[in-house]
Amino acid sequence: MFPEHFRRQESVEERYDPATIEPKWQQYWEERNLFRTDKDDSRKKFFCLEMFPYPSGKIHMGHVRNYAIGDVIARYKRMQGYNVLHPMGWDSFGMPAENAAIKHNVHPSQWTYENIAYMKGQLKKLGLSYDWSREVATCSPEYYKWNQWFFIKMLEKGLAYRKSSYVNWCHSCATVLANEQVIDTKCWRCDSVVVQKKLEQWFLRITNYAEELLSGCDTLSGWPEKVVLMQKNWIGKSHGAEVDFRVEGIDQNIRIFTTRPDTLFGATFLCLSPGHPLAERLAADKDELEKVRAHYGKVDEKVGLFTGAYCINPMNNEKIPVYIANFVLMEYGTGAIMSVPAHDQRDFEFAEKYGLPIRQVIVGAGLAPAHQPQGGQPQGLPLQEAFVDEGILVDSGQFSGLKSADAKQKIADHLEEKGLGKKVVNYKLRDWGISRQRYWGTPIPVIYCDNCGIVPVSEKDLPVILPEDVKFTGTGGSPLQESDAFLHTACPKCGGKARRETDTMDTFVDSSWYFIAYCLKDSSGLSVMRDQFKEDSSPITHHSLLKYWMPVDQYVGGVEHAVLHLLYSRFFTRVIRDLGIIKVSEPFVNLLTQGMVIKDGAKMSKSKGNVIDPDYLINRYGSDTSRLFSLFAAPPERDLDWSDKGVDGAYRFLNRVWSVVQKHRDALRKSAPLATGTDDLSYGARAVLRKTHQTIRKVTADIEKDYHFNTAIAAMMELVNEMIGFEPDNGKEMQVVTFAVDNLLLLLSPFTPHIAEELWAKLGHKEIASEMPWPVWDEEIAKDEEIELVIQINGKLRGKLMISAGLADDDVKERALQDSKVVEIIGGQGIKKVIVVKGRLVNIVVGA
RNA sequence: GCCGAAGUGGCGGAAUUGGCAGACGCGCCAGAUUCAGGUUCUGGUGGUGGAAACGCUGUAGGGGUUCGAGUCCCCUCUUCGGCACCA
Repeated sequence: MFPEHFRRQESVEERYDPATIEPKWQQYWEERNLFRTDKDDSRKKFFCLEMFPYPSGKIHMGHVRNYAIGDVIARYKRMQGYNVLHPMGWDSFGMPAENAAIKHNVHPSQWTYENIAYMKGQLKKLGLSYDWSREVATCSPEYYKWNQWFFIKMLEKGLAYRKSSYVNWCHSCATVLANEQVIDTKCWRCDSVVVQKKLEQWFLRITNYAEELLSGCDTLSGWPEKVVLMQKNWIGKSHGAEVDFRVEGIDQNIRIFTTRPDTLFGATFLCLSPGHPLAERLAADKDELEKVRAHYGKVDEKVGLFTGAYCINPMNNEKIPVYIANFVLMEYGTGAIMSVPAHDQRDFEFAEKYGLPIRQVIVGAGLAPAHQPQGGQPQGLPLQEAFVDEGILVDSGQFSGLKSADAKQKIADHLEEKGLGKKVVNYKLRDWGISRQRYWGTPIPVIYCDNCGIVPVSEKDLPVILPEDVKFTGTGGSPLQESDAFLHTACPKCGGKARRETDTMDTFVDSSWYFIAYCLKDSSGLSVMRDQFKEDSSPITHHSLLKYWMPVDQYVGGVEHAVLHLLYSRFFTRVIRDLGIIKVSEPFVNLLTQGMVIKDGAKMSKSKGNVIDPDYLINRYGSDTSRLFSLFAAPPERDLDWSDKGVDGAYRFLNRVWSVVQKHRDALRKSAPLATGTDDLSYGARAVLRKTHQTIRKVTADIEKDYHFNTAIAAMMELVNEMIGFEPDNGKEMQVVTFAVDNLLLLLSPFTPHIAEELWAKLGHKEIASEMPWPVWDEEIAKDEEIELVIQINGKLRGKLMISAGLADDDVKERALQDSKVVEIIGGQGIKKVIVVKGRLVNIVVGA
């Protein structure tokens, strides 16, 4: 029951005024805690999640679209009877807060929480059905404590480690970036060029899960294929062999990785990465080595240097030179390659530049053996480029004549037998570097002690809280280094003087498990976790909650996270599983990646000046219109072209809904429910009734099938058009209108909940539209009485005929052939064949 | 370069998956309401020929399969995404 004052003012001629009705219903839902959710084993759960925003200041249209999509799903599932978990929170650590601190001298915390307060207000104005009691902010100590806890657990399990290596450094952000955060040699955030810098850093061993993350891709049937493919490509599994080449003169092997052991006989030199441990030792000319290093990681010319050393090809005992080459990556494989210029384009270019021999050992499968090269020198014309395809081996000793695929196996077997190499699997995926030299992030909970080395902070001392006494100058170095109170501490082991780690964590750590935090969050915070992770905790706790809510049934967000966030979350979910906290391996069963919001052919951005401000839109049209247009203009996975006129159209539609209900309001309020039996209804009334059932069916199907809200809304528009054209003139026909209006409002309520709720209440319903069950249709009533039969002659449209829907095929054929126009066109031509497509068309094939 | 997706009216987009191409909306045109503009309402609206009935043509381009193709197959072109010296 809603209070009486909600349906006063009825006497005045009422216009659709979103500015009054929207806040009213938002307040009403909130007061009633309508969207609060608790675990309920008697009901089926549905976890509907949208990617949480970074609190940058205001929401943008991308958020409106993302959250409108998620809200329709959540409201629809709720009406279907699911126990829906629909939470929202804040990805609230990150650089913009720190930049604001430097620029405006406001503390990142203050800046962030002010933004959160404002943006939360904006989201509430959109009428999104969130359970705000589960809200989390990743910058709160209660949240980031668990980042630290997970880190310590990973440290214990050897999944977190520290190493010195070349890392991606962004000057502008003054911090390190993970490989996933370097887009086209530039910083994902600020677009400045990333350079390589040698630093000690913390890494998470995501590569331990490489195989599982890859094989898990095959279970992601609810994800867009392209996203799964991007994940697979990023993990980048390849099969090959590692082979040891003995270096002459020193007691040391060089181990190389190749996916083409079938080309081993064509190796004419060997290349080391400039970062290879032996590079320094073997390089005769150190200045030259530096020059090669300067070209490392750049996709420009091939630059190399002969070390003076030679090594032995284990297959044919040939002595080949050892080079150092800029294009050989230290991070992939072993940091050393055998170079087969005849069959690898990069090696080919390098060989041409430095005058190294090119020896063909694979020929196309079409070539006859007689034409195959003999005696180590290719016959015929020299290669213009590398022959990179597989083929038949030549000049390869006992392996000549084999196909590449067979030779790969046999040569690898041979190497294993002789102890010269082994088959291996390699991944492009590298460990996740999480150290950031910034303030506004989770402090990495370790302590450096001169006696004890690296010591993790004890669990009881968590969280390690960010100090307040920090100055934001923006002049390099981690700001945490400047806080004496933070930096200096006692070693947890020996109690001696020690200092804290001053780097903070990559903010992608925060978002890698926030969906789990939502499941556990309650009015006392993340206390379920706190209790559980204490020693001798009670057995209730997180297990039952996580078992109930996880995994996420529907995840909605931008495709820009196809690799970054989604891969990290899949990794974290597995780590958390292996800690015994959850059972599932995949966090997100279904993923919907919505397209961007485009205006004038470009993504909305301040620099392009094509931004639409959601505040303006809500003030002018209301949130129902804003939501409706976002959902109507394009299917969710596609880019949405913004159109001011299109918004007018959405607003107009809601006004038409409003006026058609107003027009019949008094009669509707008095009308009895629709009695069964429709035989005595007029043609027009039957049409409205049928259209209503068809619309319920269509809207339901479009939501179920890929969430195609645009066509669902189009169907509701059709229904409204039909209703506007119908004038009931007796009580029974009024019942039909009542039925149509009631169902229309229920169908609308996930999309435009405020107007649906308001009109629903105006019609005198005692319940809340948002809590009503989703409408059902009657397949019998939804059936067309008659259909327009299309008559084709030789596949061309030649006429149309209204026939009753149940007509048998033979009768349909008869009717078509009797049609006067058809008779005329056919004339004297013989009928070869007649095809009848049930309920659709007749195609008469004629001709000589 | 490699991998992937997509090309449909003036525009955003539909098309039960091989069966009327253009639903729905925007825009535009005409009419009604209005002092007028806006709003609202009614009708029309792919191109082309025709006064009209109606005809021809049309889903990036070319070929093919089929009674029938926007949809399936082959080739070409264009656009957009992802990866990019991954050995």
